[in-house]
Parts: sequence; C-alpha cells; structure tokens
Amino acid sequence: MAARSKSEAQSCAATEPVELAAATHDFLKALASPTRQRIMLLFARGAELSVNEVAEHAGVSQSAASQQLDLLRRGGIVTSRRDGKAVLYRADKQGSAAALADLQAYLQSCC
Amino acid sequence: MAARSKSEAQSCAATEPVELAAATHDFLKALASPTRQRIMLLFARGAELSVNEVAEHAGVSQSAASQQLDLLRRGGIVTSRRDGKAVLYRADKQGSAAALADLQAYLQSCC
DNA sequence: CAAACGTACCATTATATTCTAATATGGTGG
DNA sequence: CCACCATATTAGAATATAATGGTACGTTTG
Repeated sequence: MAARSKSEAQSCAATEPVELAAATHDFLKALASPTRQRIMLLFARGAELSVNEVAEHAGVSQSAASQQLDLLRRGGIVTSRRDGKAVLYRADKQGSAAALADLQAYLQSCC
Repeated sequence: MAARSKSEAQSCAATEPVELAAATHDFLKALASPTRQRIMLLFARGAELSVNEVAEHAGVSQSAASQQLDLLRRGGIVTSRRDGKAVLYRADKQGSAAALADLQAYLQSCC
C-alpha cells in the first residue's frame, strides 16, 4: 500500500498503522502453542517452579521443558532465577502487560 | 475444559487458572506470523481489500493470500463479504476485542 | 577434588507451516 | 449458454518447529 503521511491532521478516530514490536511478536509466538499454554497455567497465583517440576506437570521431557521455558522467557512471559542447583521460573507480569499493551495498540490501528 | 464453579467466594487476589478459549488460540496463531502481521497492517483505518489487492501489497501469491486470509478469518481478526466477483476483507474489530479480552483474563490468572 | 544433581545444549527425527503451481468453484457479461 | 474473471481448494516441495536421547556445564555436598 502507498506510504501514508505521518503529519496529517489527526481527527480523533484515525490512528497510524502500528507495527508490532519484535518483543510482541515473540510474545505471540510464545503463547500460540498448546504446550506452552499448558505450562503457563502452572504458574497461576505466582507459583515458582523448577524445570523438572514443569516437565512433570506438563507431561514433557526435561529437555523439552527447558527449551519451551526459554521460548517463554524470550517472549517476556516468564522470568527465571537460580536457586541452588535448581532454576526457578515464574510468570513475568510486567512483561506480559507490556506485550498486551503493544498488542492492543496494534489492534486499535485497524479501526 | 472442566466446568468450574462460578460461585466460589472471591477473595481479591487469587484468580482461577483460566484456559484460553479455542478461538483465542486461533487468534494468537493467526497473529504470530510476520506475513499475516504485514497483511493486517493493510487493513488500517477500516480499509476493505480484495484478495488480489492483499496479494499485491503483501508481496505474496494470490493463493497464499487467500490461505492466509482464511487463517486470519478463522482467528476472528478479519471478516469477508462478497462484492460482485471480488471478495472483500476487512478487520474484525469485534472479534479482535473479544480475543484480546480473553487473553487479558488468561494473563491475569498468573498474578 | 570427586560424585551427584539439575539444567542447558546438541544432533536427530517427527510433525506442522508455508509457499508455489495447477485446478476447481462461483459470479458476470456477451 | 459460453467465455471470463476473482477466489478457493488441492497436492507437493521447502522450511520451520517440537520432541527425544545423549551429553556437557555449573552448583552443591561429602
């Protein structure tokens, strides 16, 4: 489509087309998977879980759990910290909120 | 998913884990693709486009455009209507808002 | 330091997406 | 009705994603 002037007079309704931030794309990709959605439900109520715990409860191997958690971390949906030998993951409320806000802005540009 | 009691006593903080609706999963999958994100930007400001127009502007074949638009439609992000020989697509604001609301509820269950 | 444990990484294989080319379907106009 | 145009559908090849088993790395403990 033709490039659109950014400096046009802004009446209230029209918003500029807003591209999704790369981070938001990672966020969408991270959540668009049944396995990872299942994993995320384990973190309800602020629960903090080790990789092995996630693997057990989500029904995947330790290796798969580690990889999926990495994707979720890159998507800004979980954070991790080391606790002794274990690495504990939990939901990243701040990151999720940011991605959701970006997504909302993106969707509003189609109105 | 399992039926969940709606009438439990609600203390303020804890929310039940909320599974994503199937429709919301389709929504996420639909948006988690650079090509489809590019297509969605074409629909800014309520623009209505034929499949061929989408194909041209998004730089994909007619067939690919049709397929991707179908995914977007199944994701509740666009709607279509026939106009003579052409089929015109445009953003589905209502569907997007519903998916976004469901997503928001899902994310809030991790707090 | 050596053994044990938890996690991350790697290579491989299974599975799912995405594109292209060819063809079928449905609406339009002579 | 027949040719035409736009879209949808199908099959197949290329590519990406996801799971697994094996292994290496970092941490703790004896």
